[in-house]
Amino acid sequence: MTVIFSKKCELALQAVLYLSVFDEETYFTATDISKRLKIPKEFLSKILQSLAVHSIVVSKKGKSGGFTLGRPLSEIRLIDIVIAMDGLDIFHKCVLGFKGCTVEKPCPVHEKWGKLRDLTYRMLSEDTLLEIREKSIDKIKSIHSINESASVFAHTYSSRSYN
Amino acid sequence: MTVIFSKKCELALQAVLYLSVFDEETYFTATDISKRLKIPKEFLSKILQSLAVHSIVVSKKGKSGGFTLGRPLSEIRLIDIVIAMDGLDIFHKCVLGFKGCTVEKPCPVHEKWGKLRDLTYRMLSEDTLLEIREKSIDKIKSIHSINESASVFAHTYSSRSYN
DNA sequence: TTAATATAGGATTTATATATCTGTTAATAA
DNA sequence: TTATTAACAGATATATAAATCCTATATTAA
Repeated sequence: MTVIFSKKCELALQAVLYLSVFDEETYFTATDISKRLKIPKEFLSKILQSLAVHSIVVSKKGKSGGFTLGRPLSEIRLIDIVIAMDGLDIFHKCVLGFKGCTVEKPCPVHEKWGKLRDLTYRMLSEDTLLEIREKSIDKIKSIHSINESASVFAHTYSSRSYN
Repeated sequence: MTVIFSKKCELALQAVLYLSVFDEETYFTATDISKRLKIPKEFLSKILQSLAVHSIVVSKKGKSGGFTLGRPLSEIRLIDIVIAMDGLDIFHKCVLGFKGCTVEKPCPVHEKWGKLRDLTYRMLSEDTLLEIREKSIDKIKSIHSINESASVFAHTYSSRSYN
């Protein structure tokens, strides 16, 4: 096993990127999103609940309810989702698993790995959902065109502006 | 959960780094190593067996048996251990978990992450155990001085040259 | 040759993450 | 006001990794 983010985190990122493609204030149900992204609905529900706790998304119960982003695109970064789902462990723990890995007692790759870790953190922090939106649109489109007919996709999009 | 390498891989790296500190051809039992590194013996045994399959270590059964490195320090790199234990998945799978993440259908962080991934691979590949040996010695020393008395440590080292 | 030792290999147990199920609560369209 | 919808919350089930256990086999010191 070699994981970087947990499954929860991956799916959270996917769901948030999905929402970022559409208008703010447009609510999508967990069922909706799970179908689009082809991921288990029940599991996604839990994940969206966690994201709601961190106010990365907001939820609305009942008819015409669902989830939408909790803040403007320009105020959400990938690192926010990662921290919400997996915490900051990945940026603190020794990559070799040594217990007392510090500046005083560094592991053999301490310094090099530190730089890499900083780069990772920066990469997840520097852009907001707004800056990567074009890429997100392309990706969500491509998933659609793989999973379902292009017409269904077109319909969905025509009912929700995305530019 | 946020893992980069599996526990197996972490412990494998630790064990190999441990062996790299001592003379070639010096055999350490799994029990020995597990005590030094404070890691479960049975688990470590399995790990060492896997490493033996990949000839990163060689084993000797019976009295005065144990494990030692299977090649000169200058011919073992951290990436060898990582590949042996966890494979190359980490360098291939989409970090966001998207199924069809390719150059044609890239995820929103495809390019940036690719660079990071390459850097990681390079970092694990560029040095051999020989080049990082001084650092390994320091680290193993520090574990020792934490876990056991300095005298025990001194004894162990005096009976095995490490320079 | 024998007793002691240490790896080898399979089976089993434990822990954790992932996934599902069930009933409840809140919201809203009709 | 009511039926319907969808999130919410807790319990349960499944999958996988991590850790342990047990027996067999090989090696060697005595």
